[in-house]
Amino acid sequence: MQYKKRTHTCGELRASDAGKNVTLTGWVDFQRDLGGVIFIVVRDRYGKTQVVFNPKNNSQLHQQAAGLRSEDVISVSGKVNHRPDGMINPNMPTGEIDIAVEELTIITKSDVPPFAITDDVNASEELRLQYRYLDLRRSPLQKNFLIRHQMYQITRKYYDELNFIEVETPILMKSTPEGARDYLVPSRVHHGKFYALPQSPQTYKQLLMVAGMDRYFQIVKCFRDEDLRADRQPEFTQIDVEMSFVDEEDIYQVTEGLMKRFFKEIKGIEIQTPFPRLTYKDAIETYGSDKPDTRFDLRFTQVNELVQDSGFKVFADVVKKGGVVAGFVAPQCANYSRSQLDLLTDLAKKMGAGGLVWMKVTAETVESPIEKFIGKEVLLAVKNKMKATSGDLILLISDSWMKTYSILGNLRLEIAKRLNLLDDSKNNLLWVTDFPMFEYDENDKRYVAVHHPFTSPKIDDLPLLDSDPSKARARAYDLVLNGNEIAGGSIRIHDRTLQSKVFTLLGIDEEHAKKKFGFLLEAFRYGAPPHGGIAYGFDRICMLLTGEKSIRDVIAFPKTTSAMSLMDESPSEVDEAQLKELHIKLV
RNA sequence: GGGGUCGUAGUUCAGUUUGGUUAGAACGUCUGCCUGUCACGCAGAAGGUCGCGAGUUCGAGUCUCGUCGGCCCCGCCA
Repeated sequence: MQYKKRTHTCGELRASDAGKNVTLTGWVDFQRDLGGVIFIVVRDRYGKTQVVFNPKNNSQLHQQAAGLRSEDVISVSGKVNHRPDGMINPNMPTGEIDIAVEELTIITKSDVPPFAITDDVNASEELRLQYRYLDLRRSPLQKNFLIRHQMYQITRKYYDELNFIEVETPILMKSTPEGARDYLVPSRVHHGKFYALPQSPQTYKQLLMVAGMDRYFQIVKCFRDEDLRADRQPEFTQIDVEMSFVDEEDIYQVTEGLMKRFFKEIKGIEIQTPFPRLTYKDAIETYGSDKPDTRFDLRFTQVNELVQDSGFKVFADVVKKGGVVAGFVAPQCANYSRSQLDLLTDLAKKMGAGGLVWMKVTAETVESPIEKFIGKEVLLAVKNKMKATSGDLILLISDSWMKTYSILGNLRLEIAKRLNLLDDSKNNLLWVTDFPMFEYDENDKRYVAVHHPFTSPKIDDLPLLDSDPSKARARAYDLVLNGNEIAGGSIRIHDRTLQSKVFTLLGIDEEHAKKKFGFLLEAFRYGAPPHGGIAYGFDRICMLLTGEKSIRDVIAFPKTTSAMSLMDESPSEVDEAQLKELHIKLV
């Protein structure tokens, strides 16, 4: 197919180009056939330009143009004209001109597309995913990918300037215990053996530090075979970073620098550094989350002392058992109806709460269904401690420390949504620090690492590893933006003995540790520098910078919530012969 | 694994509460008319496995059960 190559893109011609002979290539965006004159809007990645076919000039050409339909690919040549007076379209950047076509090549015809390629999308996400290449033609998605591209460039430039080197690590690696479910890849050469796709390049980047690379980064795909969410895909992209001879402050500083650039170069916003910091304990006790959304307050207050000796047995028992009675004030929600309160109670119960206690604060008094048990005095004391005023609604939960605060955390977000407190113009970044080393897994009856098994404990807490591991804090940190975890990392263990000890605490015996992580322990015999790092959730940051609600909108070919690709229909069955070669039998 | 919600024309939806004539609308598509439109306009036409499968019923888009798929959430995500 012979066609004229473009001299300009569809977004660049202006009034000053009038008189030029140009060629544009692109897709037919829209056709307006007035019987005589025909207007076609041609679209490419850069914009849209209107071209005109007039039967007076060339009737054969005009007839050809009458057959053009949406999404046909064409090449048009002609002269750039100033539009006549009153015909300028102020809504189009190229609206002052159009092109009087002298030559048209229909390069490819298009079938009628299953949905219209328009900015304000009309089709369901299901259909858009099935025809993702058409969805990606839409300008809002193209803009997202332009921002994603900028993020890649900013990241590489930034770390390069700071003397980091980009190193690729294997995609086929050893399956390791701990953490997320692995995606497995069978080995053809070695019967019955499997590679795993990396959940993260964690061990490799630590080995690169042992190798003396000193400062490493990589923009890298990671894979986790877990259930999906709006902000979670089974394959996703991280900016992976590791540095030698550093402590937490070095990591914070380097990370804050990159975030500053993202915001400045992509959104034109100066963000303040250093970012605020909150310990894990404070984050949970104040906001009920280890990734608190600090764009609004609705902070929690603990009222154990006020209710422990009151007549309300539920509260008294919880305090006696070492639990927590706490709550927060929903401002001006005292007018909530019974059914609205029931909905909140249901939400709390779904999270595992025994119930939800509410108190309505009026000018004269405090109303609550538990008044008959707890007494008016205690109600007033709670009201005063929580600084509630007339018209407010107090919500209280009583349970174990973790349960109380996490349920309150969810209620807090629900109330914030109802009160419209989520201000998208705010960009609240903060560090959450001092995570615990371990949490107890009730199913497996053992400790599991909160971050990962290579995370260093705080030096002050080393004795706790022997006495009470559950109280030991880790040198781990997360970066949070408006309630989203966008990065996380830690200072690692570089001492073989300490690493072995942590493995033991995690219930990984010496033999098992040697089998699974022997290569890392072995490496630590030959001079491991102190090191630490961080990994950013690239897709999540991109989602937040583009203002999207799902990372699917910043991933070119995403999976559905059941981990399927609707376009190419993966996963799919494979030939018997392929299975045979891999020595795999389906059961 | 669990909870919620949705699935009807190419597309977006109405109709399902209370089973009953030929399942509607808008956009799109097709045909004709129309020489400066830009959501062009006007006239007309075609277009349906009501996701799929059982069941109840004289009769099911509508009721019941199962199943598949989309989205949101809990669990899970070192």
